[in-house]
Amino acid sequence: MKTLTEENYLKAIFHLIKTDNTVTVTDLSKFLNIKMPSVNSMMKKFVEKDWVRYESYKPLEVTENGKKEASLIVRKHRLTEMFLVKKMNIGWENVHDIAEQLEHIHSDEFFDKMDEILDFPKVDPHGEPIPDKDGHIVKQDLKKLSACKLNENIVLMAVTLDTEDFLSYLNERKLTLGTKLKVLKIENVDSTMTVEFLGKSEILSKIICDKLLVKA
Amino acid sequence: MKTLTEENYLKAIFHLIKTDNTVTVTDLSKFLNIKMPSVNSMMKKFVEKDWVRYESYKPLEVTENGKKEASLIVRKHRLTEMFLVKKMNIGWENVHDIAEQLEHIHSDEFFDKMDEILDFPKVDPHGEPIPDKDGHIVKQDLKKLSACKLNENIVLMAVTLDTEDFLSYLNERKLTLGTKLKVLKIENVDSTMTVEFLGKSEILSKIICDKLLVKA
DNA sequence: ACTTAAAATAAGTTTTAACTAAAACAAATT
DNA sequence: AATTTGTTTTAGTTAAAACTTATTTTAAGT
Repeated sequence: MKTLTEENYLKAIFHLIKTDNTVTVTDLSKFLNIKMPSVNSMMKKFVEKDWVRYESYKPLEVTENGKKEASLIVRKHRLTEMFLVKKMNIGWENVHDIAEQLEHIHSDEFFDKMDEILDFPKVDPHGEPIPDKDGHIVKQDLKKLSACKLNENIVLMAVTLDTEDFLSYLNERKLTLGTKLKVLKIENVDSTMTVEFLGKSEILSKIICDKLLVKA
Repeated sequence: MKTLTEENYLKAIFHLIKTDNTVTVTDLSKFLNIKMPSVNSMMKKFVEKDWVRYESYKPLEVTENGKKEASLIVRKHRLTEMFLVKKMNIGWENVHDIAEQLEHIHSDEFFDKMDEILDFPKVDPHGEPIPDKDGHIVKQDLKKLSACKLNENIVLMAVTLDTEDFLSYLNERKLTLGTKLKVLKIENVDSTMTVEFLGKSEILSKIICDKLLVKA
């Protein structure tokens, strides 16, 4: 049985893992706000569990097993967020903190029922993909709004930040997933964009545009 | 913020508190399967939090504050059980273990929504009363089936055991809350009862009859 | 090649919440 | 009154998971 602490490390690994399946102790330390020596000793435990392989002074190599375990935590988190939004009428700006706790519940039946009641959703309320029961993820082909060209017509498909501040900012502008957008103007100096949607135009900073994922 | 451990102690206090608002360290120890010295030191912490008052070698006196905190944990547990049964179609024999975990979630919104979606239930799936937001409980006037007389007509209102074994036993006999019963026979030697319900008669041992609460 | 900065590790400490063993106390029985 | 029994407390230990400080290793810059 995984401890709460271990599950939080696994989740961090999910978010920080690179294409070559490695993570550094430094990244984990920053992400989790835990000092490096603490992370280092926890990783020794992870070696025993076959979640990572590791040689001194080299980056951690995440095993298939480790990747799967990490994905399953994220699966629980994202399923929960969807359930909270769709079935309990909790605003998408408030679900993160609750899901952060519920993801640690140990009960297959609980999450299987969620999945069923939601009719097996593929993405969470922020558009992020929900890993399947084997830990596999279907990646969507999305790009950042900040990478779009002038006059491009696109649809908002996901957001990559789930703080209350950010999501409330989007709420105020009625900028929900599925909204159709057009890039009207791109400022050279700071990459600020003027974007048209729902019959109005809004100015969005680079910081914001980096967090919005769109498709054609 | 209460730790998970503290919450489990509070819940135990709820279940063991006597009419004079006292609990003994021994009872807590047995109930929680934690050795007495551990309970003893935790209770010193509880004094600081104003959940119990205590003089050496005397029973613990639970404060009003402590009683309220304990009730609120039980409120979360029972609300959750009701939600799992009514809104997630999980059998009443399986909800206990899940609720045991969910009761530790820290989020008013989460439990307020549950309450609302369930239309503010007064009892849980086992017929046990759900404390209100101030920690108050409306006691029902129920008696044990084992205390009933011959030929008495009664209705099953609650069960006081929530193990999977026991509830599956009731499931097999279609003995749900609200079922009308009649006492057909009481065995002198072991108090076993023959009871009629749903057009059939069943023999129930004293052990079972002690766990079934009924009203006229 | 040498120096330095950054990353990783080692060693030892702290806190929480459990434990065991032993001592102190209270109540009941002889 | 003395003894036994059971309860409660004290003292000291352990394990998990964090910490700080100090050291080692690697990589980068001169």
